[in-house]
Amino acid sequence: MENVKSRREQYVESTRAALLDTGRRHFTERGFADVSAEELVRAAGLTRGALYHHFDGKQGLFQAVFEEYEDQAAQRIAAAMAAAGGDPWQRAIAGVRAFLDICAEPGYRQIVLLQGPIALGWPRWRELDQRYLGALLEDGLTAVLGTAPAHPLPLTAAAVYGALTELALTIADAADPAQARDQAVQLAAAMLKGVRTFH
Amino acid sequence: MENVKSRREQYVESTRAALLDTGRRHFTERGFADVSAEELVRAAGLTRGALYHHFDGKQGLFQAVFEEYEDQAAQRIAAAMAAAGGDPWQRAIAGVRAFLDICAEPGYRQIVLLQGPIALGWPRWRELDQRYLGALLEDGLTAVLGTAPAHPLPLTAAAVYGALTELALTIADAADPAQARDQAVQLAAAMLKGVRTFH
DNA sequence: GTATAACACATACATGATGTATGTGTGATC
DNA sequence: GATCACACATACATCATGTATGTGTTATAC
Repeated sequence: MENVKSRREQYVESTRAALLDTGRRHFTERGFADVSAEELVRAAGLTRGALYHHFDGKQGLFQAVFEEYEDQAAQRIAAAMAAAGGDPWQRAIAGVRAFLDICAEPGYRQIVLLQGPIALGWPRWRELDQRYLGALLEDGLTAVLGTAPAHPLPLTAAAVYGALTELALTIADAADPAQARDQAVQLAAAMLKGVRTFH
Repeated sequence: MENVKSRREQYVESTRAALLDTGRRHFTERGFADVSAEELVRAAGLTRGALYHHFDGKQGLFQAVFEEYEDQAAQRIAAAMAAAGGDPWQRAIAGVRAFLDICAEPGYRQIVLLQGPIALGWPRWRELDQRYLGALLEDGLTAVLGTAPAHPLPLTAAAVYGALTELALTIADAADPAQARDQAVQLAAAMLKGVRTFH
């Protein structure tokens, strides 16, 4: 396989990486709205020309950073579920735990949960989030609730997702986040059992 | 009681109302970011001077509109719960139903749920939302779950709130919103029963 | 009744962010 | 070695916001 890159390709890759890196840092630390495209590219040693060339502006760069996080999150959650063994319930719990842990990390929390809807607008945020995590969630739910659930799957997925993200945000503000995380896992499990049990 | 207003007070009230009205309409129809302060005040027959004088800018006006909706919502939910009688469970169901109905209305949906976090920033949005609806939710939950719940109340409140808002947004996109609303109420009830039942 | 003070709102200007159109130099291709 | 293409820089036009200041009308004091 030809893995050698021309000098030019190396340059391109380097500036792309520089933009992504400084974008990630600045957006995380100060938020999408409070960092101007100009100071961002200056921190990267570039100009806005490069930014528009590669990402079509500040929002495009943000979306690229956003998708990096979402992609990683999806992979990590899938890995955690796979590592939990064959029992669907264990897998679901593992997935919830992994998701809550990821949400507690400053990068994901800031970029995806807090800044995401603001920077991308709510519809696009929802579309992307659904693309990266939606399948994971629905698969886990069907595994736990069966193929003929008492409540419609799309509604259940929405409710569970909303509960989990709000839990994640609350946990981050808790006095003892680790303990709160465990309590949240228990709570989520109780909710899921309720959905499975009651009609 | 002296209810007579001086001519000047009438003028002030009228311009305030004009700003609130056109703000509500424009923000609802086109979103906070896509309407400039200038065209907003022109539509109201005023200038940005008036806007800054009364609301300290576009964001201040938005917040005022936002709080109108939240205040009304809180009152309507409280009324629906009161009308449901003395049984805590019935009251909770009535509250959920009222909340989902309100979320389905274009004004509340657009201003509070969709534009709110974007326009106000997430922390302030959460603070205000908590102020108007938080007490209502926690009261209903304690009534249903008892004073010694199996799961921490703040976490439960967060999870339920997240589930309900996501449900509300999903319902609005459903093919048959009325049916989806009823299904969502059932789903929320099942979740609450799960929280009450399982540990 | 007139002078004066206060306030509601308008006007004017300074600043900064964004999008676009165009220029330019360097590396690739023949 | 000439030319082409592309990655990126530069320059400019536009627009939104915040602020500082002006002005007219209303209320108040005498």
